[in-house]
Amino acid sequence: MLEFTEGKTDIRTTLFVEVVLPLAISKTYTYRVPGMWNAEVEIGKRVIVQFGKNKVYSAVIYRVSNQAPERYEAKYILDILDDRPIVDAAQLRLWEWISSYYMCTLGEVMQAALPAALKLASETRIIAAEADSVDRSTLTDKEFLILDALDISPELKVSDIVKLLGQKTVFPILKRLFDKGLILISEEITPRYKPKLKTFISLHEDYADDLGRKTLLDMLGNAPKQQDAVLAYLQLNRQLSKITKTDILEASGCGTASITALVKKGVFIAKERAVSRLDGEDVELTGDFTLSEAQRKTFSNIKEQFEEKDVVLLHGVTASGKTQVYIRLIEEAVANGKNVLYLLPEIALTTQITERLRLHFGNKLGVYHSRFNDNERAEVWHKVINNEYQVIVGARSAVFLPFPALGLIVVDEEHETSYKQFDPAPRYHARDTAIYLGHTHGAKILLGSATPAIESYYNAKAGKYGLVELKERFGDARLPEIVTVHIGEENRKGSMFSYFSSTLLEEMKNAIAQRQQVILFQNRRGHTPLLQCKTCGYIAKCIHCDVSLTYHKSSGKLHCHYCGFSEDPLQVCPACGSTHIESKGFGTERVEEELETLLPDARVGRLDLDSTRGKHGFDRVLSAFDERVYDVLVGTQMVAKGLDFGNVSVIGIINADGLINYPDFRAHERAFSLLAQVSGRAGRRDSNGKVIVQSYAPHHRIIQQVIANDYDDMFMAEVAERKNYAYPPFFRLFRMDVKHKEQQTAYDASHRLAASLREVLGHRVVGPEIPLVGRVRNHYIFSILLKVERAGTSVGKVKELVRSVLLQFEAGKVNRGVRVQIDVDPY
DNA sequence: AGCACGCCGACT
DNA sequence: GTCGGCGTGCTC
Repeated sequence: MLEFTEGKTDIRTTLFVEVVLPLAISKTYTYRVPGMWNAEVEIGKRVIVQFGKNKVYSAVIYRVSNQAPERYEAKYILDILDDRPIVDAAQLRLWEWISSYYMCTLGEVMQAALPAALKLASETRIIAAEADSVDRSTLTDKEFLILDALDISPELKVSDIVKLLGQKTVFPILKRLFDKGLILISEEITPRYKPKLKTFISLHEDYADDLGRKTLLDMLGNAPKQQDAVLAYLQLNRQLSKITKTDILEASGCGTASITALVKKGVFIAKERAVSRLDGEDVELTGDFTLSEAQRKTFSNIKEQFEEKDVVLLHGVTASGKTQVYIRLIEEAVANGKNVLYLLPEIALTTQITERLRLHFGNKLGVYHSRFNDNERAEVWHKVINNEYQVIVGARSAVFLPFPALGLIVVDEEHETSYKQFDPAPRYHARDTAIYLGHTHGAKILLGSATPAIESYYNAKAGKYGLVELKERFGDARLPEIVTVHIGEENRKGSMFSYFSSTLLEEMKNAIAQRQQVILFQNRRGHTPLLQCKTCGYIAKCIHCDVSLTYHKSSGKLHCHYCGFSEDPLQVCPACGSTHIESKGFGTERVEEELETLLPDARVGRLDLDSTRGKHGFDRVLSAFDERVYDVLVGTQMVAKGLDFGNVSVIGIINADGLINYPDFRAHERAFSLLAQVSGRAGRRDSNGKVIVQSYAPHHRIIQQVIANDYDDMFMAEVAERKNYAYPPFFRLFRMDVKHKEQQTAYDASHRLAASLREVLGHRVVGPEIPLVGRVRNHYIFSILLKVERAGTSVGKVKELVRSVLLQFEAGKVNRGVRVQIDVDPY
């Protein structure tokens, strides 16, 4: 940071600031500081600058100097937005690291790092806040004018306000309005994530005494089901202080309708309350718990390892109670006055972990998630700076928060691939970024997983990370029994009913008969993923992408899962006019449909991207399943993500082959972890469940390793393969996608690029190849893969070479219009 | 990423 | 003769 010597704060010296603009530009830009602000410019504060002819952005000060640029006349900064820096030096170092490691611009990192409310740009939309009776007389004319305009039209762009006020610098005014809570910075309006609600039932006080009860039961004489429900309630009331709707349904055997009717009659009083979905959710939650012997040992092991290593990997089987160990570690860090970052991969888990942590850390706990609305995120940001939150639970982007003093980072489910950002740059991995972040703070990093990433486990085995194993399940939870079914043989025997083997069907029937639940896993959404003409072989494909269209029964249309294109299903083959259209493959919708005929009495729910769209879709489906509205839940990998249902006794993997045979070097690892996770959903409480894995190759190594619950064996096999075929952790991968509208142009350009790369990197360059999906949104893609050995090479040098080749490539006239996208450590 | 400047086709 | 297509180059 710049030292403010006498000379520099002097109004007579001219200061210049280098700023980061929130754009994909690789340079920083220098602006001149008006003398009166010399004392106020500081690294990490936001300034308003004009960039180009008539664009204004909020940029972040990256450097301060008194050296005027030589080649051009610098423009003046228009304003300073902050009294205090909103990013500190450590964060800027993190930005630099990401930009250099993942080969993207600082501006792209800034885009990902700052919540939208902190990076006002001309396109940002402003909406009026629901302010309760504002005294508008305290406002300036211009503020008044803006609010007035917002009364008329609900949403204004910043550029509209520029026009409205007839002046370019409107950000300071907007910031004042924002600070006063009168306006909101709108992004997509995303709903708040709702906690799980459970319905609690109590009896109306009129019927509380013996007489009341008798009257009530007489009154319900012609409604035997309702009578049963009341009797069940009375029975339960003797043992439990709080009774849920589910309890009554279970004890009485009657349906939801009876209870609804009783509520309508005023007999029952229903109240919804938020409860935790973790562990035994009917148990009243308390902040206190004691660690089991195994957990205590794990806790002290981790601390021991932290003495020597900055990063420790906790390999703990599903349901071993890792969260409790984390909580103890977090408590300790907080007691030492440090901040803690708890990273989670998915929204699905956030609420549950948050509920759990909130019991312990109360209002010291902040939640940071991209599904949260942006004003909340900006608020969290400020509270972190002010150290009002000591513990932050968050997804990927939480690594960018301005922690004053991080002491511990927990990366839960560290193997999850959703930690890697793909779509817009920066294509960063939150786990790896967290490790760097931890180092800059001198913090400890704990990676936790039941099925660690091969890379992480390798690092632990190699002594780079500490390693702690927790192999005992918490409480008396037992591992489920896993059986395989050979689809091919069942077919020969004629005991396959659509996608279901008789084994799976029988188990499902038994479970449902015993009022237990079933989860079916099919990692494909939609109804039919491929429609092919039987006569000529024509396949229905997206007009923009090189992907077959999936038929969705819910919409009655064919959909492209890559670009969102949809059209009406074909009745007649457009190539040959034949009407013999064949369905190939099946998704969750189809499984659901087949169940209607095979098990007509079963109530079936579906959990996938399509059924969970909209406000609380995800929660709605889960709560319904939890409350036994469904007997069977059919889902994609969403059903695997750490959700605990106490009543699931059978899990069916409809087809394990697709998972295993996926053409990717991580496919086996991913299949193992998914299958292990799905299996972990069964038998977590009293009974040990059953998992039925259907496959054409049940003797496949991965399936056998899942059955044996042998992670180490899977690890050894994978490591051997990765070493053989030059993959991580032995080699670093860089994926370069060359894109163009014309296939030939993309092809030619990619070959030229590969040739230039080969000149400097030789055999490390693989390809170009047509990727799995060779065309997306009308752009043809050719992929070049760089495999760079870790031993004996400098990544910095390689990136340097790649950068210079790329620069040369982009300068070439023949390559005009060709886009190259780099993904470092692709997933 | 925007946006202006600049060189080739269908309109008043 | 112009209006406008989007190719390319710059923005402190």
